[in-house]
Amino acid sequence: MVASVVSADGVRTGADVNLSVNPLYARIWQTVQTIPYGKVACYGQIADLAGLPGRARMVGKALGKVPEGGWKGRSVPWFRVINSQGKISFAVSSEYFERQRGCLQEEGVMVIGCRVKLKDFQWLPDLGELLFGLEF
DNA sequence: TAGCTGACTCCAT
DNA sequence: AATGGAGCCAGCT
Repeated sequence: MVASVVSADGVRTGADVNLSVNPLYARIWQTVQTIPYGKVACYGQIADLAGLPGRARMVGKALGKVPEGGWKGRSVPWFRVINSQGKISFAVSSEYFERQRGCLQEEGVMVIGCRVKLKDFQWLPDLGELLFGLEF
């Protein structure tokens, strides 16, 4: 079995030609990459910015399939995405929960229990920032 | 094809 | 702040 391989520019090659990367997932990953260090965004927000309003759940799905080596040569900071209530969406004390909390705190994002103070840490991009970061 | 499921949201308690 | 229900939507079986 060949692992899913996608070149840096997203072109499928060789044996994986029939295994495709969902293009919508790719857009979601790309959008997540524009969240700045030390900030967080919620699933619905990412869906909107990716041009997929109403598909917050799809963002969760996409984050669960982030390529290990990152996307287009850059890592995908999945841990900067939390739910609209400002909480980490994993069960408290689960392995993923701890990993996400650790990554956030490492960036200076304060996490109390499972909650982040959106008021202080939510990313509120301006138009210029979006045009600069997104290519679609 | 038909359900089922979920890293979601919104709204009412 | 916590909890529960309904709505939602696409991927998976």
